[in-house]
Amino acid sequence: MIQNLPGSQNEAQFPALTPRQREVLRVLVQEYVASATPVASGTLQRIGDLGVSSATLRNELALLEELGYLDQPHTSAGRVPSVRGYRYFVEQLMEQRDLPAPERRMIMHQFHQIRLNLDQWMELTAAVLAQVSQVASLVTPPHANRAEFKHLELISTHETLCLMILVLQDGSVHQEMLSVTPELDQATLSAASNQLNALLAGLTADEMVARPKPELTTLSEWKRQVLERVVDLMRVAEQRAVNQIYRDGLVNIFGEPEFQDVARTMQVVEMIERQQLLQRILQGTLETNGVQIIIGGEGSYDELYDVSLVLSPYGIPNRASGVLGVLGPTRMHYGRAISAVRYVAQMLNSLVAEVYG
Amino acid sequence: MIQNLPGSQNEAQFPALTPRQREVLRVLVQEYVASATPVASGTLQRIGDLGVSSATLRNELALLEELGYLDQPHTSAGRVPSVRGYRYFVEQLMEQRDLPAPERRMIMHQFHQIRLNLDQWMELTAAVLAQVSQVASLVTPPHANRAEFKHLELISTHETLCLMILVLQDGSVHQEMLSVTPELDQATLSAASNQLNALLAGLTADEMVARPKPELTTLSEWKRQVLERVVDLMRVAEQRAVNQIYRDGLVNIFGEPEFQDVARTMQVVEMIERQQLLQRILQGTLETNGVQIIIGGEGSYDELYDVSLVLSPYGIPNRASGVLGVLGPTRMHYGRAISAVRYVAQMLNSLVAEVYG
DNA sequence: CGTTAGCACTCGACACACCAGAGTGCCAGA
DNA sequence: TCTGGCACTCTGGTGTGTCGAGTGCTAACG
Repeated sequence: MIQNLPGSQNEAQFPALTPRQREVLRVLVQEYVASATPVASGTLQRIGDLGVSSATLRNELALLEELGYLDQPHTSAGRVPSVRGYRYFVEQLMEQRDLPAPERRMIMHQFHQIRLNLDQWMELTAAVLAQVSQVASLVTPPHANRAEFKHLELISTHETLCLMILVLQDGSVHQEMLSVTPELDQATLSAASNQLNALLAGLTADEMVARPKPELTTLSEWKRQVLERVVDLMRVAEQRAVNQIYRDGLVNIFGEPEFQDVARTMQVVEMIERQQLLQRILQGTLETNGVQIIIGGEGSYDELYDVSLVLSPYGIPNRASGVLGVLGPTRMHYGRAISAVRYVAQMLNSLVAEVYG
Repeated sequence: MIQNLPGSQNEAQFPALTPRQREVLRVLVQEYVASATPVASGTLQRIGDLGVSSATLRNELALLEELGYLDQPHTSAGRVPSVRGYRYFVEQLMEQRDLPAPERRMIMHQFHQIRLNLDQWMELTAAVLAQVSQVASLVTPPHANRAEFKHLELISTHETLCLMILVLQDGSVHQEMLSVTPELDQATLSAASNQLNALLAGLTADEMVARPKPELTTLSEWKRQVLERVVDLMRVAEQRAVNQIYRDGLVNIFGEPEFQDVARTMQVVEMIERQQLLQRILQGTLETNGVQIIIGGEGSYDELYDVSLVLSPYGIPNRASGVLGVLGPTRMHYGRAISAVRYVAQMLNSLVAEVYG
């Protein structure tokens, strides 16, 4: 289903192809990606520089189709790559290039111009990825899969309400209003947060509950409530590795010919709005390393039959890691997408390393 | 361009229509909204209960077209409302109903079930609006147009980096990393934030800069840097009344027949992604009161020729106010949209009043 | 004078046929 | 093993005819 790049270990799953067959497949995929129309034997002969006639190519094409690498929309049309064909292309035929230097410079430049603000990082990342890959982009903020307490702040706002701000070890900030009775002034609240900060420093939610320090068991009623909310928030933070997803460049893919059909467009919009599927996929990527490619759902995800994903985790595993990637039509420029994703992931790796040490 | 509701003061702009003409227009708009196909004189006679023949209706339709209330897609088709027709309908013909009680209860219930968490409020609001109005929804968080300092927190994260959390009077939380040299420990940072909290309480950015308290002028170098960032962040917060926009229900409108044409769909996606136009419009709504309706761009906004907006501000003007509303095709169920927007705005009004006093 | 029946006219939607062209599969021969 | 040739297939575009929905106009009517 999900394959690693490059040099996949399981080449065995593909029957051996002759060099010429490989070349035919390579040229065909490239041409189809560029032209978006089924590739005919004649076209292939013209552009492919294969030194054989179109008749020979027809034989090869028929064979490749039989092996499942190609599909034929109808009898008298050219061939298009099947999911399996794309897979083979991506794993064995594609030349992996780095992003061109000017683009690298441009990205670097943009990242060094902005403030150290997570929100802006994420937006910039999504924007850059969308621009360079020319498809739609997805980015999730860094996240630690063990939520450790760092800092709590209680700020009186109005009557019995106060704003609770919770900062975790991974730098994530969580906020929530809560109502404390009786009405307490800021000094009392500050004293309480100082007290809790001292008691909770570095703890996980489980530790707070399972073996609470003696001081925690003798807290006053309202402080106990605060503690309970802290535990809740931390649990939520732990569970949902991927909650927010930053996006950009949806227009890029809706311009492509395969999305002329509105039904497909809607499918993508719905998937992106509902998020659940996307969250599951991104969560999966978090636990791998290197660039991952999911082509046309590849059996596991019917909902994204028409689209492919190129994803990569970034950051420091378990401490502060997120996922970034792009989403485009199956007929997508994988080379460009992979280079872009890989480079931007590296970029964020070093940024995260700088910030989280 | 943008008109208030209800009982607009400028009825003069519409030439007088006979009661029957008004009724014809009313029925026609309703029918077109429901059926999405041009309405013929025969259909009108059948459903309209107007007591006249289709021939008479044809005469009336011709007249209404001449007056600019209707358009005719082609010679032998029925009539569709023009922008002007919708405007008249919305201002003078539509019966304004409250949301049905079950829906009101459902909304109320949902709002009382969630935590006091701004993010969740906004998401819920968007979801509810989309569900009830059956079109796409837009919501912006509450915002004060005078940013007053409330609380600052500096949290050491790693080496020379620290996380600055700034809370403003309107409850908004802003965060940013900053690098302070030399490396400072948490105690020093806490002392500094206490000091600044005392000095800056209740001030605006302008006040901090224009007539700084004497203590502010003698701050150490790194504290001065912190102060500078505070001022910056507050300026940004003041200027950008609408930065984040919560959305939901895009699929609702892409299902409509007018969006079978992908070009239109793309236009909407692009507008929503680029945000600038949307921000300008929502910002405008912030300065009005009551529900506002923008139909088919109405001259001012070419980009949204095919869509209408129903918007309302909510909250406490200048103190904590935002905008919510829906976006749908011009052929939209305005009655439902307006009821939904008005009710949800009321809902948020009371929530905001509860929290901000 | 407003209303209506009748009727001719217009135009889009749909079905159908037709053709050109692109592309294939297969076979026989090099 | 490759290739030229050829028959076959299928799509897409275009032209034609027909149907029906809907209009505008006119003349008649209460």
